[in-house]
Amino acid sequence: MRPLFHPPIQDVTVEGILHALSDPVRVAIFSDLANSGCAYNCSTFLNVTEKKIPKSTLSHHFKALREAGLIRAERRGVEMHNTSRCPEIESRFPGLIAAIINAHKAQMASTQGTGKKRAARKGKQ
Amino acid sequence: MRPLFHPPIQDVTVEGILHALSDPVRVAIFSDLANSGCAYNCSTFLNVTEKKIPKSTLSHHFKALREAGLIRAERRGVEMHNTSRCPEIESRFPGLIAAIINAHKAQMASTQGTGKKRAARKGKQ
DNA sequence: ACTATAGTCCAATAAATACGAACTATTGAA
DNA sequence: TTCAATAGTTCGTATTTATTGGACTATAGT
Repeated sequence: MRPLFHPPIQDVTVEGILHALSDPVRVAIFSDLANSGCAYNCSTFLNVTEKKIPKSTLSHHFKALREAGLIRAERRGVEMHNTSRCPEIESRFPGLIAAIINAHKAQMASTQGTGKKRAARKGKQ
Repeated sequence: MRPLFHPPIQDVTVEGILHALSDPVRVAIFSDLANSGCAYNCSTFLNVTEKKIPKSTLSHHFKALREAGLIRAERRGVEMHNTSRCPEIESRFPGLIAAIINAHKAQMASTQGTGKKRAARKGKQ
């Protein structure tokens, strides 16, 4: 069991962060994680969105967040312990994460209850 | 010649913006545009990065920025007149664009002159 | 009308993503 | 220690998205 790869903070890129958070599922997961500040296991997020997300897809999303440098993941027995790397990122890119999460919240607020299936990124998902 | 499609500001999504700006060429273009505040034609950016970008690829990138709601494009004779939609976006997602551009600048500063070919998004590009 | 210029569209190829099924690691019980 | 259950990962395939050369369209100036 090789330990999971985490990019050192100086290798984390804006492009990588934006790409990782350009997926509705991932931004929802990360938002939750960063917000609560604490750790979660993957399965917590089987229902972050309206529809159930397959296990393998979730695993892929967590890997994407980890490789972008957004979260830190380590085994805790049989499950994973995921924490956001916000403090490190904040020192490298001040205000970036806060602005994204804030925008995400604003968007959630503006669409809630409208029943509108907002087209995120060309209607995918 | 149908006029180009521009999404109304309320249809612009965070995911769409992040995705559009998760490409190094596009974030460079948009950064320039937003920074100078004024308009440019596409060909100005044939060399935004170290390598020459094919015309058709540039066209695709401008279309991506436009469809994400980041820029407004209109014909001016034989060329295009591109302007950033920063003010509108600012009112919908306060601080988002500024944070991204700021982070992008910080990253540029941290890599300049190192000759390091920073791996943006899994080494692509 | 002809030519040059700026950009778009098309189609082939390459790369990334989604997800079911099979697999691995860890825990707790028998 | 062997078995079953749980949490995630990996693999293979189908689908989607991105890249880019080359043909095409619109406009301006001769």
